[in-house]
Amino acid sequence: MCTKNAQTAVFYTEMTVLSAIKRNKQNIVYGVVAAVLLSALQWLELRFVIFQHSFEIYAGAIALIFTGLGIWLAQKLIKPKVKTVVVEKEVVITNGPEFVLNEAAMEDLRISKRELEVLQLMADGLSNQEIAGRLFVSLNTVKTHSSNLFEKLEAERRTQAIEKAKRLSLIG
Amino acid sequence: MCTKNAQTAVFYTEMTVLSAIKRNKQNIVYGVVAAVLLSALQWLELRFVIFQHSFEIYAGAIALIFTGLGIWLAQKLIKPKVKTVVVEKEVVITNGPEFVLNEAAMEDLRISKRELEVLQLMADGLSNQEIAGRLFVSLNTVKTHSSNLFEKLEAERRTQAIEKAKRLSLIG
DNA sequence: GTTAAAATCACCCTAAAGTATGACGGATAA
DNA sequence: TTATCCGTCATACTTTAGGGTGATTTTAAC
Repeated sequence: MCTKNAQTAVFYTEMTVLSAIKRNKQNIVYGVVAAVLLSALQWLELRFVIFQHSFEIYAGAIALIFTGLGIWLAQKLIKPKVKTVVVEKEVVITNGPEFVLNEAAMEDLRISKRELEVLQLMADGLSNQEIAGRLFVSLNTVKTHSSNLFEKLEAERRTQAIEKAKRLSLIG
Repeated sequence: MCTKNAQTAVFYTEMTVLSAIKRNKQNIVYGVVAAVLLSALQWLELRFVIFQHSFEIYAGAIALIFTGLGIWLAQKLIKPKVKTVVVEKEVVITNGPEFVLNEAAMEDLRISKRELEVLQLMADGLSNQEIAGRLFVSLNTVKTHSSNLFEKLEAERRTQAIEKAKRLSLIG
């Protein structure tokens, strides 16, 4: 008697939920799972046993199960929230104090105009070959200039020359 | 009598749920909502009335309510999917006298601490061999670090890497 | 405890940088 | 005009830098 009514009530419950989500195919899965769970309860006569002990335990169990079901349902049905994170990629615009060439140091070290050009392009990260192309001269010429520069700046490497030149405000 | 037991059962139900999600602050809200709902049922003596009519209706109502609760809970708990949108933004970096490391760019380019050390020594004009000596590692290690740096900074030469790094305030 | 990233090192090879030396024409200043 | 510097280029050689690959170890996060 009660068993039959329980099935009816659960059916209505399912209908309510189904009508709310009927456009989603997950409702089939949901119904099956709910039916299986409650049928299992009945088949094991757990409901009857539990009822004799405590109606509230049964209610709590239902609450638990359906809370879990709801969570599971929601995860399946709800379109995932998309949190848009805007990552600002910095395109740096140098805004430092404007550069003034240290002509005193230039004359002091006897660095010529052409050498200074090479030095600046070096500091810009160009290779000797690229510098040669930029200045319309041969690679060997650039090498000569750079060698002279290293000697005048007392440097062994272009990086060292750049570092010293920046200190001396020969380049910006 | 039954009222008292009902409270106890619901309390245990809450405890179960709380222990499962206790690290989430939503449990407080959840508990409050559940308590209010069931208290409301009792206050209205709906439970007693419904029970006389049909136990199954009560069960169905609980199922419905807790399904909804579960759905609501899930919505609150689901961590949103993170969608990263890279937006290029021109940022003027004031090249003041005192140097401040651009940690944002560092993490952006995934440059490690060790790589930064190598980068700084490069900019100081040291050769790979000298850097190796300074950091107490082998020449090959320095080469590996520098190669990784060039890739991360999209540079082909150390001078170019230094130039870009200075722009990004990775080095002073 | 497994995965992931960082740090370390090695070997091989090519490309680029740097050294040394010499040469030549055009300025230019003593 | 002669000595000097500048800019150009060359040849030969050595050293350093850089690319590619793979390996081991440590550390950190999950």
